Amino acid sequence: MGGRKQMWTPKEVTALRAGVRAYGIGKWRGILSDSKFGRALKARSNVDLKDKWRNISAATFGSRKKKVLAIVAVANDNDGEQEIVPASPANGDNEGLFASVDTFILEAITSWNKLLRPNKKSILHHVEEKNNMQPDKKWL
Amino acid sequence: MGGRKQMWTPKEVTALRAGVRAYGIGKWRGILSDSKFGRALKARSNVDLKDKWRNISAATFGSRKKKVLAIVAVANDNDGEQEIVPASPANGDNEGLFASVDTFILEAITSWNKLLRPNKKSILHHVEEKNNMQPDKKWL
DNA sequence: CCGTAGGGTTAGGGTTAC
DNA sequence: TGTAACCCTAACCCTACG
Repeated sequence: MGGRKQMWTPKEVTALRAGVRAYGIGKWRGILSDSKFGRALKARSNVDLKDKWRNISAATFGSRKKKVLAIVAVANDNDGEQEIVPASPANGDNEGLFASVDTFILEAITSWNKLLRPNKKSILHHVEEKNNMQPDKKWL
Repeated sequence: MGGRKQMWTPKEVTALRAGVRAYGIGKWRGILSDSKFGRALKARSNVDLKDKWRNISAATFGSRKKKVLAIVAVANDNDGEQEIVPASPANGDNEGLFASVDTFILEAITSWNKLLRPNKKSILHHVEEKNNMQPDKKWL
């Protein structure tokens, strides 16, 4: 009764992004089930989260340029809700700490690798990508 | 890895249906083990067969839309060797070619973009994004 | 351990409302 | 017209059970 389209509030978007950082992309139900994020997303379904994330990605990545900036924005993202305890296994990374531009970018890339489907086969794949990234750091 | 969702090709569906006629519904492992059908279903597990059959059934008897069309399809069902649709989008990217650091990073970024959404429109999308990345070099 | 059944979840194309 | 929000459903995952 409040209109057919329920526009996302900044608070909801913040919760979603924080959830993605904690659980990774594609873990919509997990994010929703975590009261830390689900509280602010009571009115949303897992599919809603997926759709919203797609819209966000389209808005950031789809637009011309500022691609890397967008990546960094998501990786960094201190929208207000800080400290997200990574629910994912074995990452002692100190996210949000960037000593310089290159590590900044590196972190952005690797963090995205982590966000990308932290599943079975993908893990191996991403680890291997990470290793490929290392030399890159030196180059920079 | 290819896309996350490996769409069933007409050839595979044909093999599955033929297998069901030969072994019956629920004999997924048996169908797979029979080279007569399993050959075309190398990329599929018994669970995949089960799921696909469920989808076919749903599409045939459950869907609002193409219900009638599907019924007609089953009635006719001339499973002969029809046209074969290319199984994968087949990207002609020249991966592994890095001229310099920035293009390396660029490739890394675009590569996970492909992992994220390695589908139809996305291919074009990514190519175009690659081009868009160029200006970012300066930023870097 | 292996296979199947069935409920649940996600990914992506498509559609609608603004 | 462009796009954020929403729908549809094939493909895939998880778990109980025999």
